Amino acid sequence: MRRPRGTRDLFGEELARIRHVERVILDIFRRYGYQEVETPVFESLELFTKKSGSSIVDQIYAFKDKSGRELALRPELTAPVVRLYNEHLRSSPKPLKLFYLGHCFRYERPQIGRGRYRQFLQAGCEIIGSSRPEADAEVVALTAEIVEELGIKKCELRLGNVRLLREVLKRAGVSETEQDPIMRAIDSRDEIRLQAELDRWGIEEEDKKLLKSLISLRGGEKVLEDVRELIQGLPEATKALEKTKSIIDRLKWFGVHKFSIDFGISRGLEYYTDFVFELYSGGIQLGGGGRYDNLIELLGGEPCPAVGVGLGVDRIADALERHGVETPEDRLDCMVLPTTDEIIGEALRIAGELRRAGFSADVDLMGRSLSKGLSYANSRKAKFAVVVGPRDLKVGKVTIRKMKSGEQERVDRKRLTEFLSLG
RNA sequence: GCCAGGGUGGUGUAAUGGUAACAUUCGGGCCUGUGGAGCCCGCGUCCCGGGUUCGAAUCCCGGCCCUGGCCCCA
Repeated sequence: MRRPRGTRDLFGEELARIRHVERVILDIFRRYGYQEVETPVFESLELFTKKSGSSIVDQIYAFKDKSGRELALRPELTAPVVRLYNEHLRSSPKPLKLFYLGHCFRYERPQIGRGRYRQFLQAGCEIIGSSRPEADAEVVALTAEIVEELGIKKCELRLGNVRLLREVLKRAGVSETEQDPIMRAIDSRDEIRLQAELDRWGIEEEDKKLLKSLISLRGGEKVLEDVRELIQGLPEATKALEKTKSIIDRLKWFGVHKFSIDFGISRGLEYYTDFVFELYSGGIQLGGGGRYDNLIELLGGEPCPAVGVGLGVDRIADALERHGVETPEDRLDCMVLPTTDEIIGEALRIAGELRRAGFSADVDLMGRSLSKGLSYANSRKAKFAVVVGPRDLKVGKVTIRKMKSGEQERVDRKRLTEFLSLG
């Protein structure tokens, strides 16, 4: 028996790294005042098709249950959280700030080297009810704080706004849904593919040029001035640009100064309406988010603005490894080693005392000789070995050996935990 | 899902039609209260299913899985 394609077994350092990333992310969400929510791993298939269209069904683990209900393993968590909001929290004081951590599933070709798995762990947060730029800025600031606290240096934050491109396409006579293939072509950064899409919809030369200029303008804040001139004739796009500017102002007040602006970000088929952003490291996307002011209504709620971010925990952990960032390791405090079989009872009692005192302690369960036992303690990376034998016990003592240095000391059996507490 | 290249003990590799090998890990011994070494012993392997052949880990076909690219995305 083997595990299914695109899944993985986690253990050792890799799992420790993932747990570390989880702890940092969840801690930052709490520090920013978010509250945790949890939704089921499977939902109605409809929840996801409503958001992204039926074409994504072949990228979803979809199935019928025994009574014929169309269900799906969640491919992402924004839609489920919005559903939860609509079902239980619609009358909570706004803004409602929620965070989540959970596994998601996508039926795609796995590419481990790029951190793409069929089961992956996603963490994220949503601010529901605020349309103000502070809210957009907050989710970006918190994302930046996460990578900073984790110690990932080579990270890139890209900010954009899909409204600009969509307004240009609207003027060119392309309807909202027809815009999706073009937006995806833009997202792919493939000029030939984009050209083909633009030709297919018969876009005027002037608009084509405008689109291509918007996409090619990337970089620092001065891009905003260039863009302003390009979109002069489009009042809605100009409004979106002004809003993007005020988000950036607030982002700087949050203390984030390292970012680039890129109006070519389109975030695939997601239902983003305005501001969007992405987090990259070494060409791999670690996370992304943006504003989705229509989704809550689309899923059956009262119209309500919202903004959020999703983060790929596995990918962030992989990035941590690539950057050689050390993560704290969980070491065993004590290995208790009886010198003879007759003394096992006492060894077990000592281990119990250590555990009740809060230390991690293990007793050799293989009947090893002391020599092998110490070797085992070493391979288990124990900080201390506690040698328990009749010679010491006769005078009420045990021997504590510091594994790293080999120093040892005979201490009062009764004062063992006290001794270890002092390091 | 599509295209290309791969799959040998837990891990890393060798043998390329004729008895599956080496290193490491793991367990034991040398070693009856002091480790990481050494020597010795032991456990453990040809992805699965068909076909060709006297004989297949090896050649052929199909599947599964892995790696890279496409699509798509966290």
